[in-house]
Amino acid sequence: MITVTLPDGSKREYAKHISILDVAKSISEGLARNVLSAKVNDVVWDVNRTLESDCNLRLLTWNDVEGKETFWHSSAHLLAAAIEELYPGVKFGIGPSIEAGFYYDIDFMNYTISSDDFQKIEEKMLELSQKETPIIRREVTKAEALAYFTNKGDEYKIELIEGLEDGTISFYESGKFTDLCRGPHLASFAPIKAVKLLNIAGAYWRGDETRKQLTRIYGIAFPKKKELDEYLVLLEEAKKRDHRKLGKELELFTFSQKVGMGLPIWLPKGAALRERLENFLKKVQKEHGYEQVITPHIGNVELYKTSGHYEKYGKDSFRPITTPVENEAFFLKPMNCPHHCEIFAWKPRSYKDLPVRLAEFGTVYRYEQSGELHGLTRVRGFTQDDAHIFCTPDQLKEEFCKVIDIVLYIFKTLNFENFTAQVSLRDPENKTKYIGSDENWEKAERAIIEAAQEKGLQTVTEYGEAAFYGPKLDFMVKDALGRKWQLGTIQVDYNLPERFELEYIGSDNQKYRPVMIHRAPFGSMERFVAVLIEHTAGKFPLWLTPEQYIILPISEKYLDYSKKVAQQLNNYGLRGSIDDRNEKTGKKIRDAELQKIPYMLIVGEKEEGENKV
RNA sequence: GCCGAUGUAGCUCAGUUGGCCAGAGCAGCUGAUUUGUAAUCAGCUGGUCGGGGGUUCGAAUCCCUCCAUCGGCUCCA
Repeated sequence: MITVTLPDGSKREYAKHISILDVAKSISEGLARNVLSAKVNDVVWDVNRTLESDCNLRLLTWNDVEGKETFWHSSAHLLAAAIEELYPGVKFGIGPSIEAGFYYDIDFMNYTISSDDFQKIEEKMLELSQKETPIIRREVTKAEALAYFTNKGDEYKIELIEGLEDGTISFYESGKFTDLCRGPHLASFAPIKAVKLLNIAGAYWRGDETRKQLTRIYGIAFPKKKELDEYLVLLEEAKKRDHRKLGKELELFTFSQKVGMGLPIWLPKGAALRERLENFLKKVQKEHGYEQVITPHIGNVELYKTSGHYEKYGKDSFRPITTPVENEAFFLKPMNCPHHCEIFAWKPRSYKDLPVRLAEFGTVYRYEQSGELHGLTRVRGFTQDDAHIFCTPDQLKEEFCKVIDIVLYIFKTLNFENFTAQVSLRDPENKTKYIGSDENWEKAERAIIEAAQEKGLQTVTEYGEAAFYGPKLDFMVKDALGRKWQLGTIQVDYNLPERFELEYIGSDNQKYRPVMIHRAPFGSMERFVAVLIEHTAGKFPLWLTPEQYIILPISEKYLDYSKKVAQQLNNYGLRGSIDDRNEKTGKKIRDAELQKIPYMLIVGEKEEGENKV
């Protein structure tokens, strides 16, 4: 007998070799119908697996994140099984579950495939699931696994197997389709009752740009048709919040092919919104002891050679601007830090002057690959709400914490609740991508982790996400369609002060090297506004919205009175306009509503008589 | 940059298997109406069908190429 402990602490006795599904049945038939997988001592297992010793058991259903993962992972196999039947001979890469749904990377060989084929594939998937094809786990030896896929001619699976340890390899068989897979999976395809393939894309094998590009098919699946329909409605709703759509409708920004791709053009209303945000941050920063500076839009190539940016990005940048005089080359400013370093170096600094906090809304230009451009979130010209803090090593943690305070204050003011604080560290596998000594990196990483802890931030750690000169604390938010973007960022940097030979004089009259903090609470004005648009669906808070009110005269007779009202409101510093068109009130209201103007002031005979709105 | 899809008026979209001067709604202009809480009526203007090349008696429609946009991948100082 073995003892199974359930999440509520209750213990049940079972004969050895009992399957998890049978345990579920012993609890209730309903649970057995809904169970998708189970957590056995914190590892997710298939429900067909048997229990061999005492354990903690949590049965997972559609309501558990891990249950959904199992469901979607099996959905990916179902997709592969359907595709193998429809397109014999294709080769499979990997097919995991993702946050919402699943994908499978497939080498379609000589077949051409497009979203027109989705319906056919979906139908085949449902056909297979209706057959209730069981999914069977089988542990295999490495030799056996290699033999199977060598025979099948799938070099991708072979490569995967070669990287695996013998004795840890398992196959999952479902009907005619057998896949190399760690699992876990559903007991059969039967619960997958509604599927929708969403899009198709190229994806490099193993994420490596130099390798073959496979075809990735994304999909979503649900246990009930109704849930799929609801999800699709949700997707449609999310698309309505897309900042590119709202930016156009609300006349905030635009792009022009003639100006150039990825170069945003701020229209009057967008510029007004952005200016309010800038003023808001300037005020906060002033209270925190920052000083505004202004630096030029181009910089001598030597500046970036000193900073190390030239070596790292010189080849992947806009080409340098050259002068008629030989040997003079300038870059469009891709970042503000080197300029600010030169401001620090401009005069001798005493420890008494530190921290020096230099802030600038600095417009920078970066060459982004054409396929990467995306609305306002990924552009080639943008304005950072940048600042650099130069401080003593002793001041570092406190300064870092103060920056966290600013970021959190901004997020709170604008009701950004769903953000993730991400500690972005070096890729331990590939240290050559970074500059600076291990010692300094460790100091910087420690400072970030400690400061985040001190502020009680829940953080996730991502390796390989650091900047090339130092680790970062990044504040990530999602857009309407669930794509993650980095907004605020705070970075500790020991490298630039060294490269620029920055110094201050300590109390002992000796020279010391300051530590530098890079920080941008918004990240960039462009990206922040994009996320703000999607977050608010264009209904900005009153203090930010470009147009706070609109006066709607009932007819042209009341235009003079409207102007009087507008004059008064303008005297109070309120922003708005008069809808002086020769239209009916209903029409004017509708248009103001569509423009998401918070206050409509209607004036007619009655109002004019009473001096009201 | 790579894979795939898309590109028709300022905007949103029709345009059957190639075939009469390429259509609609909204926006804009003109006129009528002087309007009371989500679209007043009428008329008019507006497009080298993304650019270029080709096939054809004939191309928005078929082919090639370039550009841009969209969905991903890679990248993101």
